[in-house]
Amino acid sequence: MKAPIKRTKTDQYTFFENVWAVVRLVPKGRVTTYGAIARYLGTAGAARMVGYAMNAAHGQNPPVPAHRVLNRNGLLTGKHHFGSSDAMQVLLESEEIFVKNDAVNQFVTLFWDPNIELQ
DNA sequence: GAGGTGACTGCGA
DNA sequence: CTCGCAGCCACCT
Repeated sequence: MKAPIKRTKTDQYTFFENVWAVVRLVPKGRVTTYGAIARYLGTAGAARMVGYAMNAAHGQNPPVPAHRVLNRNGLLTGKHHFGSSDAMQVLLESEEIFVKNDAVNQFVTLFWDPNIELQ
């Protein structure tokens, strides 16, 4: 099923909320990337905005599993935005996603692309 | 209404 | 291989 796509803030949902909706669809134990989310929302070049949305994802209800969102190399680029610099890794490892040197093991295998999975 | 910002990405040097 | 640069676009001030 597709996430509720609304492009502008004149609609009910903002771009941020769409990002959060997609992130919540990421299955436990899987990860995705900023670029994949941006493409899925129809704004392929807006990967930075996805990260920007994550910045605003704190304190959202329901919670946004932002730790499942990595950059295209599977690196935990946003970990410093969590409470502590290792909070993100701890969350991932609690889902059996193991991290080494800020990179997710078997990233390619665990990668969950909404463009493919939500077709 | 204009300008600044960014948890990114791809390409060229 | 590593490093830098420019494009990207919704949000906020």
